Amino acid sequence: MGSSGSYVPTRPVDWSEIRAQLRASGLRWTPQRRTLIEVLSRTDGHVTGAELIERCRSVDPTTIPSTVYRTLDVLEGLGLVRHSHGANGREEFHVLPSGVHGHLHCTGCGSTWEIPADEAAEVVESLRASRRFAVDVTHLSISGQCAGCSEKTAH
Amino acid sequence: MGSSGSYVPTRPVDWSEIRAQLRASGLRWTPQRRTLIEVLSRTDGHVTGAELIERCRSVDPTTIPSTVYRTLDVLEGLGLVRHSHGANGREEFHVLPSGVHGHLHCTGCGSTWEIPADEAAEVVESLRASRRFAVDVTHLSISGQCAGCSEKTAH
DNA sequence: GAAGCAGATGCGAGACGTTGCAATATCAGG
DNA sequence: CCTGATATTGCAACGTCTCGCATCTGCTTC
Ligand SMILES: [Mn+2]
Ligand SMILES: [Mn+2]
Ligand SMILES: [Zn+2]
Ligand SMILES: [Zn+2]
Repeated sequence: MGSSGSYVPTRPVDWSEIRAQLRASGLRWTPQRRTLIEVLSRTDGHVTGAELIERCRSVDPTTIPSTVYRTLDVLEGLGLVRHSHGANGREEFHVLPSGVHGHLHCTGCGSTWEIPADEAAEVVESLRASRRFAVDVTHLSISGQCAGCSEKTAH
Repeated sequence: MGSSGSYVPTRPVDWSEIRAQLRASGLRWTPQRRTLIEVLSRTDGHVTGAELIERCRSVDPTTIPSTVYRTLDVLEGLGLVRHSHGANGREEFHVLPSGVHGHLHCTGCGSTWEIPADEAAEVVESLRASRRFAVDVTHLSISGQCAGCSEKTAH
């Protein structure tokens, strides 16, 4: 337990192209990046940075936190990973191919739900119309009370 | 500079009632709390925890961070203060009487805007209808690109 | 105004990230 | 394969919070 991310045997994503993507941007292919990418390729759902570091360490015990965070930045720049924040502000990373989505966090029970892009469209459109503001749905994280928890709260 | 919070001479809020509010909940009136409340009473807009600690220190140099954060929790429980998170996940506090509102953060230029409750209503209603989820508007923080920045991005 | 019961504080440690810098390692070229 | 340019890494220090725990203190009672 801990995070909703989990290990899966394989993944349909073509992580092997990543090296080429890096090179195309003048970036380098290093053992540390290979390690994180391998870990990500086996990860499904959302994971915290700490969890990724732990998993990288199980592949390479010499893994350094700052290198992992920096690599996550690079991969996010390439569009391969995204992050949002939990209700406590901590980062949560997710692999993109699962589809663009936002997040809903219940402060009552701690549950999390994904808001698919089409469902978030209303929010996006609302702010685009009223303020010409382009919402970053992948970073969107809304907290409040889920149906079950708000019932309890209201007596 | 640093945060959008600023000092103002006085404030219309009735902070003097706070002691009574604390007592009503079995909580205590302490010098440390008095210090923070004094600082908050002079604060307008949004402030980070670090900024509040700094301001408390200028009133009482012996101020301890953990005490400030714990007091902020207490005051938030009383509904006197709220917090949301910036795009980086760091906390931003604001004094309530300025009205319930959410926040908009432009990742391009770093600007911040408040989303008044009525404007956020559309978002709230959307999630209430589709998921019976009660959005906490005061904790709402949406990031993306403002009008000016998205123009630049789109060539 | 002394005693006692919580509630608070101070402190130290720790989790999560970020940053600056010097030392390394990747990769293109010759 | 050696070389140089520069992207990355490792490391250490720091910033923002959070927690546990022993000590202390506000507040009620008598
Ligand atoms: Mn929060
Ligand atoms: Mn972020
Ligand atoms: Zn819930
Ligand atoms: Zn902007």
